[in-house]
Amino acid sequence: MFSTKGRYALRIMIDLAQHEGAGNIPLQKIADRQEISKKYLEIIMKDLVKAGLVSGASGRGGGYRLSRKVDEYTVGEILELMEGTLAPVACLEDDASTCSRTEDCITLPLWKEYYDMTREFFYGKKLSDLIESRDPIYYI
Amino acid sequence: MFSTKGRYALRIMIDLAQHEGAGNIPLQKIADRQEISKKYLEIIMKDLVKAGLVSGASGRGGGYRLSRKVDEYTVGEILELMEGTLAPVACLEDDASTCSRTEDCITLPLWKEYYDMTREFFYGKKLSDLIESRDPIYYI
DNA sequence: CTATTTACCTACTGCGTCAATAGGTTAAAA
DNA sequence: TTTTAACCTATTGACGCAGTAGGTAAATAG
Repeated sequence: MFSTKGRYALRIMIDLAQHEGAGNIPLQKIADRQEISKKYLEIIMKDLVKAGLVSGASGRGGGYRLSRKVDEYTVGEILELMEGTLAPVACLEDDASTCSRTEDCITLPLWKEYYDMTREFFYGKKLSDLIESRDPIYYI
Repeated sequence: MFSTKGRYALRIMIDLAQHEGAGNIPLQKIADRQEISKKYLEIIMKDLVKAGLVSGASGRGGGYRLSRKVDEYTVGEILELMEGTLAPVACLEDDASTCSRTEDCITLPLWKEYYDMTREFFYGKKLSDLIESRDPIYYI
C-alpha cells in the first residue's frame, strides 16, 4: 500500500502542473483544493523542495512552483522519493544487507521481476500523462 | 512492501510442494528448513488451513500437506490471502467505502492500472512455476 | 519601518499494525 | 498411556504512519 505521503505528493504535483503559469501557488490554496491539512502538506513539500522537484518562495506573493517542465517529471521519481523505495521486499532495496538466503532464495526472482515491472510502470508515466488524459480546465 | 506473513506463506507453500509425496510434514521441519520460528508459522498455517489451501493432521505422523496439486495454486491467491489485498490504495479494495473524490480523482486510473497489472502478474504465476525453474532436489 | 503574508523549521504524539512470544488444550497414533 | 503434533487464546514490544503544535525567517505592500 502506498502511504499518504506518496499519494498526496502526486496530487500536489498535479495541482501545481494544472496551475502552471499562475506564478507561485501558496500552500493554503493547494490544501483547500485538495482537502488536505496544510500542516501535513508542509512536511511533504519540504521533501519535494529538498529534492529539487519544486521551488518555494517566501513572503507575500510567494508559494511553490514546479522547477521543471511538466513532461520532465516521472510518476516513479515522485513516488520513490516519498516512499523511500518501490521495492516489494527489503532484500531488493539499494542499501539492503544481503541476507544469508539470497544465494538460493527461491522467491527472489519473483520479487525481482515484480520490482522491475513496477519501476518500468511508474517511471514510464510522466506527470503530463496524468493531466493530458483529462479535459482541460478553463480559467475565465 | 509485502509483509512477512505473505512472504513466509509463499515459502511454506513452496516447501510443502518440494516435499510432496513425503506424507504429512510437521511444522517443526518447515520451521527448521526455513529458519523461521515455529510459533509464528502456526499463525500463518492457521490462515492457510482455514482457506483450504493446506490440510493439517494432528497426532503422531501428523503435519501439513497441500490439498491440491502444485500447479493448481497461484501465487496471487496465496499473497492476497495473507496480505488481505493486493490493492496499492485503499480506494480500490473490494469493501472500499467510496470517497467523495472518486468521481473525478485524477490519480485513480493510475492506481487502477497498476492494480490490474499486479493481479495479472501474481495470478499468472503458479506455485509450480516457482519450483520448476530450479534444479530438482534429490533425496538419497 | 512596520504589518502582513508566506515559507521554513523542530519537536511531539496518538494510534494502529507488524512480528512475534507465551502457555496452554485437543487430537491422533505407537 | 505416553508421545507427537496440530490447534487455540491472549499478550507484547517496537515501529512507522499520519497528523498537530508552535514557533522563526524571508519577502513584499503600504
